[in-house]
Amino acid sequence: MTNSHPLRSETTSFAMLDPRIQHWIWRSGWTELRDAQDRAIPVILEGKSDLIIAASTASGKTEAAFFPILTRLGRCSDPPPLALYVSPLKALINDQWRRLEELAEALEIEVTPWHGDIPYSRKKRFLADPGGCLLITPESLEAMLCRHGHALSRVFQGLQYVVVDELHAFIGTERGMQLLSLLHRVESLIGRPVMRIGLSATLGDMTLAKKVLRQDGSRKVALIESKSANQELKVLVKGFVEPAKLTLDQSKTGSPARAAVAQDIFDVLRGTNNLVFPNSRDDVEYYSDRLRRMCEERGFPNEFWPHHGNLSKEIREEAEAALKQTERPATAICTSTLELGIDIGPVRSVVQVGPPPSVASLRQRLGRSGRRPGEPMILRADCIEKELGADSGLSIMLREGLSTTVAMIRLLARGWCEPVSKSQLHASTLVQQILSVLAQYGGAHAQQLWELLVTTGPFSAVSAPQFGALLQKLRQNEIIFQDPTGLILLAPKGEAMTQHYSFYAAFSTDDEYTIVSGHRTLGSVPLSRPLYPGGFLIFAGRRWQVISVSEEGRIVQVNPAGGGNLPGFEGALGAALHGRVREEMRAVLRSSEAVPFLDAVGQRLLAEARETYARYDLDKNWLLQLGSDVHILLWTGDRINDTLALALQTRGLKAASEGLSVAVKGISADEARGILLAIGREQIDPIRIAAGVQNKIREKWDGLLPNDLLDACYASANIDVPGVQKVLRAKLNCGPEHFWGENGKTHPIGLPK
DNA sequence: GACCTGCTGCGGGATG
Repeated sequence: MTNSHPLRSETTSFAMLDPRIQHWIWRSGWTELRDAQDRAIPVILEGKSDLIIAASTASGKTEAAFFPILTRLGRCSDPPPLALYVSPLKALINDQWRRLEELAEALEIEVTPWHGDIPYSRKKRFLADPGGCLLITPESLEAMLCRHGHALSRVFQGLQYVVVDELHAFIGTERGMQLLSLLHRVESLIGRPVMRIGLSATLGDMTLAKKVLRQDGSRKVALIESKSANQELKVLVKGFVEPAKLTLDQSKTGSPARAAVAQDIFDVLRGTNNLVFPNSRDDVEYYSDRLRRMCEERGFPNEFWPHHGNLSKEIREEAEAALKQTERPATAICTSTLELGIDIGPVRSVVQVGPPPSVASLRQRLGRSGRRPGEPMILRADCIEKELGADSGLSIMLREGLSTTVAMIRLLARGWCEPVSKSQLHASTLVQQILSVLAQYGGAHAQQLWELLVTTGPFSAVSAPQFGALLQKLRQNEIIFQDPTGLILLAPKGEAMTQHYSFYAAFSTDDEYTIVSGHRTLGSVPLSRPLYPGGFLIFAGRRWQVISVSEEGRIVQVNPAGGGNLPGFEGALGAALHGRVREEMRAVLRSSEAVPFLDAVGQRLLAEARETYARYDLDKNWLLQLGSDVHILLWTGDRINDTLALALQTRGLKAASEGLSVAVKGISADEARGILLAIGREQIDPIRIAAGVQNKIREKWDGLLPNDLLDACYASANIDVPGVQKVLRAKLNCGPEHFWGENGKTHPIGLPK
């Protein structure tokens, strides 16, 4: 583009924008609108449908939404027009505020940030004189509805647009359900639907994704998916072998294989900017401490910075600043905190240590590298596998971690990722919404609650008897009561709940100790972690000695020291794996084709896994007798495996889902076959299976649910009886099995140097 | 089950 003709204004949507925005774009030196921006402008200006804009982080999605939104707001006057922008992160609101302010000012449109760190005076000003762009979190919107209910029909009167940023981060979660309910309640207040615009990372199946923006599907959803540039992908997977048995000291302070991974990271990444994703905060601490010491021992300035959710804002910002500055190379060792949209500047490569949690997450992580034109995306994956021994289990023999990693990379290269999961009851969040609506309106009839939240709202999976039982239970617990006219009101207990600030978040969090060194807050660790004066701790990538522990104030004072144990964040490894990934693992194992992106050790490990697969003839055998146990290999996802394990448990068997297989103790393969035949044929009630599960309380208000509803809720989220039966029937009745073919286009993968 | 995220309004004191 030349200066005399900076934009194809006659042929693009550019001409539809407010002249002041055109001027701003021109002054910013943009040579043309991006594809997604160009396509979004007419759809948003017309405003006839909802819209999802799917593209990778920082690809101009926000501008695609706000150029036309501000154009439209600039044209309206009475009532004062308003656009609502909802973000999952306060940090993103602050970013967007900075980016939007100058542009909005040119159009004399007010931009108001509203979250927990914004002073109340600013919020009061907005309530008195609403309009412009309101940037808010779901929690703050909840608080607004709860506390300013009487004023809100006036505040939202001029609402023209709702933008949901990072839509993918809300899907299938309590927060997502809460947000859908809040948006529905706002529309109900003003008595008309408002165009919703979702900004998202690319999602597996976009047709399913359309339902996540407005659950009842009452409006059309337009979809703008930015064409992924044919970018080169370079992949190298390395294998590392761990001795079969570790000494006590090694298992505490770091195994030889982990030390070798750290050495490899040091050798390969030093001198460039990168992101390293181990799968836990403990591993982040291990690697960042070790890598920083390696720098010190060699007399180099440190280039490795830890970043995870338990580190204080200050320490996280240090890591972000180190990545953004250009004087010195920096690598962050991080959890999914750096998967989100925080700006961290260009990154050369992404390192995955251990299998990724999902293909979707791997894609998000990888999208952080190769952002400069002409640069490839570079993925390195390090897999630690145990040396084979006489007592190695199936998972070790089939090299589960390595196979999962290879399978996920192959699916990623083919453009697949996990689809949106099926709808759940979300009864815990329904409790919150009932109480919040009562606070908002000062009371409501059961029928009104039912219509607002269930029949026209997002909780449509809840039945009338379930809803009635829930209201009864809340009444028994003296959270609500009914006056003689039938009006439901908040009882003092419910009043207190909704008045306290802790009510507004839909998700729950554990209590924690704050870790302080001098006057500096380093972060927090769970209360369950045993800490005592004199003990040692590795935290924020450094070593500390505990000076004092205040149980009451929940504060731990530490001083820098030489020793250190890992902080011990709780939790087992792994999220629910999708069935498609297991099918791909099987395809990798049954094939003899070389996997070009494996190093020599990785090749050897894969060869061992394939040898095991062939030796047990796993193409045909799916019931393996190993000692006195039977392993059931369905090559399905975790939901189906978990459901099968529970179904076996309800028959009094000792069964457990172990990832790859479902293990049943003290049984023969023939006996197992008979029982599985019965499970495949019989009528099985998922709620009865859920009733046998202990510790079902997971979400914030699960404790207030009637037992039946809690069971149904658990079943809706975790149990897939038809899935189990379909697989079992195929295994037991039919002949040859169906394997996934190598359909679809394979993205060519190169190797990094 | 990994990981992550969020939160009100008053009242007192200083300042213009």
